Amino acid sequence: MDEAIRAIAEPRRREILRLIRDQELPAGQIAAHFAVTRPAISQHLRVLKDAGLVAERREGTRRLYRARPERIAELKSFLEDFWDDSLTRLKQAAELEERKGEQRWLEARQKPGLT
Amino acid sequence: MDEAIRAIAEPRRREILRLIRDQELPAGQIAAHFAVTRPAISQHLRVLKDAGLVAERREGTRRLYRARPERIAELKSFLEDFWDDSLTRLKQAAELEERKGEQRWLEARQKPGLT
DNA sequence: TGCTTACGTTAGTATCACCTAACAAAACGC
DNA sequence: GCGTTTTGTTAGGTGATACTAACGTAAGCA
Repeated sequence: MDEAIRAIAEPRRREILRLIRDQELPAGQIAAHFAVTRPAISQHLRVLKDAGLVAERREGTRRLYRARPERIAELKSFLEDFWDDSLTRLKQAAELEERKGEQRWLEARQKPGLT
Repeated sequence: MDEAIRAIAEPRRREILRLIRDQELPAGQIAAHFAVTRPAISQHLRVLKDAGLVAERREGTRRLYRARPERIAELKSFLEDFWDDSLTRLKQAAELEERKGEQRWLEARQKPGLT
């Protein structure tokens, strides 16, 4: 899962993903859309494949790539859980923090063996 | 926006974000939760701050950090648009690809000046 | 003023990511 | 089989990133 997040952090890989999201394309065609060499695209495709975000289908000498929506949905859920959890907890903790406030770090400061 | 995605790609930064999502914490307290030095955390906090994902509040000698839910919501929307658009287009293009299929890359191959 | 605390910043290093150039492998047509 | 096409892989370079160690800075207190 961590691999998937790092994969989409790269802008070029997001473009590749967008390019093959609605159509299968061979590696050469994908590379033709960018100003980089084919080996570079090949590496990006490998990263995306290892992350499970794209599927590879061999046909003759060429290999066709397409995005994997189900795996993308998993990543989406993961991030949504992260955000949603964050937002609900933030709302819940809003007044709690009002009351506790400075108490928290003061308590922490009194622990001697932290630094 | 790109900065925000790269920011959450780092596991340590996601942990920091999770740590200060429901409570304000001073830098030292944040650093105490990890096995790295304070300067390292300081750099991570700067990355998160530059990405707009956390807010800094100075109070005396210490600086309190907290996550910024509205900015996080923006990032969430951005990613959701990316995914949703991807999924709907995938569904729409499913049979279209059945018909077109190989035609696409064959057409492309006939263009001479691509490589 | 002098000391301490909390924190950031700089200098320097090691590792990783992205890229190009050159080589190797698998499938098709002759 | 031989050559071409399409692609992956390896080797190597360059820049970014994550870290530690040392130094500098601002606020509070005696």
